[in-house]
Amino acid sequence: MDSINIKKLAEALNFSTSTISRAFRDNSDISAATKSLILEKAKELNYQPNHYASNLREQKSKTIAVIVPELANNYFSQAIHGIERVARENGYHILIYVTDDNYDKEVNFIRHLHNGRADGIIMSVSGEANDHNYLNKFGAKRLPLVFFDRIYEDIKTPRVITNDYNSSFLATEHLIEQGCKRIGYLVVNKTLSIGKTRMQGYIDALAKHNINFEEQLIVDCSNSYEENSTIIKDALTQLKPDGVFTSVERLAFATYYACYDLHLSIPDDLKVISFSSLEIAPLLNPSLTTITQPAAEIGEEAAKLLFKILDDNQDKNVFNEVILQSKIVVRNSTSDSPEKP
Amino acid sequence: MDSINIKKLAEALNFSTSTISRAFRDNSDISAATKSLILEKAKELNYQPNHYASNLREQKSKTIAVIVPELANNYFSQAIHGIERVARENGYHILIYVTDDNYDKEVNFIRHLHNGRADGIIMSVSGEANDHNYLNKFGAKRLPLVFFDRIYEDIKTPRVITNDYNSSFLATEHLIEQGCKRIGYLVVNKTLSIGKTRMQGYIDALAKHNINFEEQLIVDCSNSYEENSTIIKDALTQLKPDGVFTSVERLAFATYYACYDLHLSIPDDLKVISFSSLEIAPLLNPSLTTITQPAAEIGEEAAKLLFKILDDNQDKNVFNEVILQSKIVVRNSTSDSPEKP
DNA sequence: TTGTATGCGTTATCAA
DNA sequence: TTGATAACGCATACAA
Repeated sequence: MDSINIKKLAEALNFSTSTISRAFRDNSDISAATKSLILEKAKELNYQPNHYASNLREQKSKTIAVIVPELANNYFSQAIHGIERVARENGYHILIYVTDDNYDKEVNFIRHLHNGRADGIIMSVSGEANDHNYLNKFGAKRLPLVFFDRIYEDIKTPRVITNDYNSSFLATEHLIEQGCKRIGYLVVNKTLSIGKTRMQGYIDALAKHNINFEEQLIVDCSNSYEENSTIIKDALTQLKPDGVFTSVERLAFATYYACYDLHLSIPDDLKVISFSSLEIAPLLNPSLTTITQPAAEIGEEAAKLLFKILDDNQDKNVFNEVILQSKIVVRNSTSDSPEKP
Repeated sequence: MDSINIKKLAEALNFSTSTISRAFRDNSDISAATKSLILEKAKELNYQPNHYASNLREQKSKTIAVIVPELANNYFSQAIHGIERVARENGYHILIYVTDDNYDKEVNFIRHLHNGRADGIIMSVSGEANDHNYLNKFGAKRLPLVFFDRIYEDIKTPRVITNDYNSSFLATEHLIEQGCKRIGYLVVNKTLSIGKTRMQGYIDALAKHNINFEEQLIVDCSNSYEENSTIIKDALTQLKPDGVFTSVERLAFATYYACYDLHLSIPDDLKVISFSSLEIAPLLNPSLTTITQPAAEIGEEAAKLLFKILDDNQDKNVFNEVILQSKIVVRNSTSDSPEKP
């Protein structure tokens, strides 16, 4: 090993390793002169305190793990960006894990992370979860955990969510106001937190406007592109809705493709509104009416929440819930008189 | 600390710590009986070998760092996904760093990573880079590094790229075949690897077809949305091109917005082709003709390349270049008779 | 097959 | 202000 370490740097400067170490931490007493001397030499030799040794010694990693269901989704990449920004400001690094909506992977990631690799976890849960009690099994030893967006309601841990119920209610109402009578709700897992909450908003909005709720208009989709294509085309053909409200971005895209195939016109034959953080929603054909979540901000808030726990150990069990507001942006996919862009 | 460690597990089972350690490593001799006994108890007590202690001891981190210019870009999120997949298969974790196209951040990240935190780096470089000789300063101690897509040509390290020159040539030729006479090239940094290579393809295609090359039709854009909006609108108004070839996805979107504002019709007034990994390019208005890079595959190849270096230390200095093929997908933004979707 | 002892690179405690 | 030393949790060489 020709690599540099604290001992070699100490020898090179005729100091003890403790003095070197002190030069790198802000609190310890050290004369300004020796400190700058050491830092200079360190830069010259490209020395940096070994991260693993420091962490072993200090029992923390300055690293947070981020677990998301998918990456090819504007919402999550924006959220991660927000997390990354706050983490970096706090001198933390982020590890990324993608579950592909696979429950087993999620469990494995979490279990694995309990080896000291990360000081805390920020997670949006996978859509497959049935038994997520595994999180409780860690007991007092569980790593600080913050949920965002897709949460397990029964796990008591800080979370950042948006006003999903309300947004869904308004989204459904918007379709009704645009004249829709048969509104479909497209969802990936209607038992999962967001799928469920959003469905309730949909149901209640129908009720308020005296529209009969038909169970079959709740269309349960999958995570497979091909399956969804079939499911949605069947639904459109057989149920003949005049509007759909999709709980995730991907299903709106699938609906667009289905309409192209079936030669249905959006918005004339079918109006579409969707949760989506797509920045180019205005460029779609037709431009997509969205419920836009403040994704980057959600990430930032989640990170801040985690750092709050990490900072003051005492209120480790404080239950915090941050609710941010989404906003509905009406565009041509729900508007009868589309101003041609 | 009530947390579990190897010693406590050893005591609980009346074994020595070395025996425990052996149970977790595949090579060492240990009887099957004790091994399963230990693993069982470990699971019960939720014990996992401390990552930092192991890594300090073994002098490696089983972690690779991924540095990208941006995250809100389909290309990079797909590439990261590819990297993550290969990394996970190899038992590695990935750290994500976003430079926001800021050169200083890039340098800091790289420097910082030389503290043992990662075993290797996969990077797509920032667009601002002028002096990137800093990478050579690390000398023999430099971490294994693999470039993908946006590279520094003078840094001799393995890289995964696509046939950018050829694709650009064909893209330009495609516009010419569609009848374009004045073709603009929109680029963020024409001196950077990809911006430069892609420009050359453009220039040579013009030459082949005896079209005069006008310097002013090379439009240098920025990373700011607002600035680009102005730049592009000015270019369209003053230069009156009938086709544009954009070197990155973002500039195609900006062009769409500009055309909407200026009431220019794509493709009638202006044809647009762009490098893009956008999966919903068919849904745009009009659907966007793209040069699509195999982003996920690029990520996978980059990771494989890195693992090849990591595995056999001997040929650390092998220079590997993997070239993957992009493909041009013609859609309505360059096609005169758009079949209405 | 299992146990003992040592060191990985760092930092905190204590003494000088 | 600086130096000597022990300890963080684990993995290996060596001994048994």
